[in-house]
Amino acid sequence: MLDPKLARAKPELIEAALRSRAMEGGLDEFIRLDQERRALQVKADELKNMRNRASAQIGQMKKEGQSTEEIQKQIRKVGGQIKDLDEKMKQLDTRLDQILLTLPNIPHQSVPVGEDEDDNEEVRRWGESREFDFQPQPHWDLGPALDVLDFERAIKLSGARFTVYKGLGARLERALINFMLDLHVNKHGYTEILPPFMVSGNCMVGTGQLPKFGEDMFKLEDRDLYLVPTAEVPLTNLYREEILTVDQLPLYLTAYTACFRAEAGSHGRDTRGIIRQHQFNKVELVKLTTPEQSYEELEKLTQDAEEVLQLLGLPYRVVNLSTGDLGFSAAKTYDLEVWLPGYQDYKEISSCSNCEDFQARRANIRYRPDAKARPRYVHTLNGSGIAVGRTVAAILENYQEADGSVVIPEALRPYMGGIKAIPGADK
RNA sequence: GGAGAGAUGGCUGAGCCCGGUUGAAAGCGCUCGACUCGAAAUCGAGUGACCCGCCAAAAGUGGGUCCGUGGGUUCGAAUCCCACUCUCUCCGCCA
Repeated sequence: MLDPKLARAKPELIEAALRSRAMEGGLDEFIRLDQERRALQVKADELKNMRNRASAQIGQMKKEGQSTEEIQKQIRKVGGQIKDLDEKMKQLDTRLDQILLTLPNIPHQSVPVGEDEDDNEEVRRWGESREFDFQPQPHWDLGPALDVLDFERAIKLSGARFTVYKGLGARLERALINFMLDLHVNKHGYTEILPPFMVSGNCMVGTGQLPKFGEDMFKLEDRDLYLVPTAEVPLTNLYREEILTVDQLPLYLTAYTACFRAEAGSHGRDTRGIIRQHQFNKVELVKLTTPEQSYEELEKLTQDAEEVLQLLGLPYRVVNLSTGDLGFSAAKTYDLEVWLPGYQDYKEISSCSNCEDFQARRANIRYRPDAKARPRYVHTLNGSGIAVGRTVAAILENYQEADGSVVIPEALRPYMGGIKAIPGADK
């Protein structure tokens, strides 16, 4: 949520930001209604003050045994006026909230201005894409051939965009989760959390999924519960409605969760393989920081995610998303894109964002700079550390051999019971 | 699913029957000060959030709102009435 005071004071600044995100203005209404509301409040507050004083007086008079009929009759009328004003204000508040909750975050200055992903800016590359002396297979061919992914039977269970992992495939997925969590906990200092996979609508508003993107999520019937689309939601909302002390910051949190996405509007994209699923596994990184350190922390968080790919020996590049490609809640986002030989392209495998105070304002997460100071909003950051399913795809494709087998990256072997490779079908 | 109890400030917890300086006792915590070589203990003072107005602004100051949420009664509600949500205990069921 944007700062209403900023919207009031510098609407042109926000208008410009919205335009850069291909969102046409719409702040005029906000300014107008906001002004109207404040005028009403001034009036209502005056009347309430009048009533409060009269009530105190009545209390006093009754104590002294005086008659209060006269004054009560007068003040009764004021009560009616107050009620009308409060009613009008409430209507305006509803509309103002609605406007504010549907406006995206303002991009940071360092974000390239652009229309879409074509305007994203490559920041750096790591690793060499491997030269194959045979035709590398895409993972949707490799997986079934190795008998580690079963797409056809998954359809029987749940329909399209679901996968069954089998044998060493299931083991690989589980190994990756443990490998990533251990890295972030032991080396990077994150606290491991295992949160609920379903959360309330309030949480979804807090991190920005609602009210705008309800279509993208799975909701339980007759209940105010949603399947988490990412662990960012429960992790960030852990401290909802709290005032933290400054020595609690920065908070580093990591969690494995399954992630559930309806993928509304993505028909026909990545229909093959495990790249785009209704359910996938992810290890997520979340930080709560002071505004002063948040951008430094974004760099570190991104590196924490990168290290997963480095240790697994998977080539990738880091991309600074342009204003047109930025997510709703983010002020700045680095995408990590892994090289997929089957695709002959880089594919997003992690997305690391600084949301600044956008989510903190929605979720009301604050901290006290010191014991006497007023509370301020924290900055929230999140990043995939990293998407597990896509990592499996990347390993299968990057580590495939001519004989159809797939080598297990060195760093992962302790998590695979020492297994060095997934044997090919002919073995 | 059945029966009961509850939701109050950073925390614990009074107030609710009998509506009136109760933003809310008390304790803890926290901040500042005294004591001390220093610390602990002790003593003293202070200690909420949010909104709006004035002020260029921080400070300050004036007003308003807030005792789970939303309504109602009343001149006036933490306190009375209604609805909802959540939590806890016991029983049942269950990985």
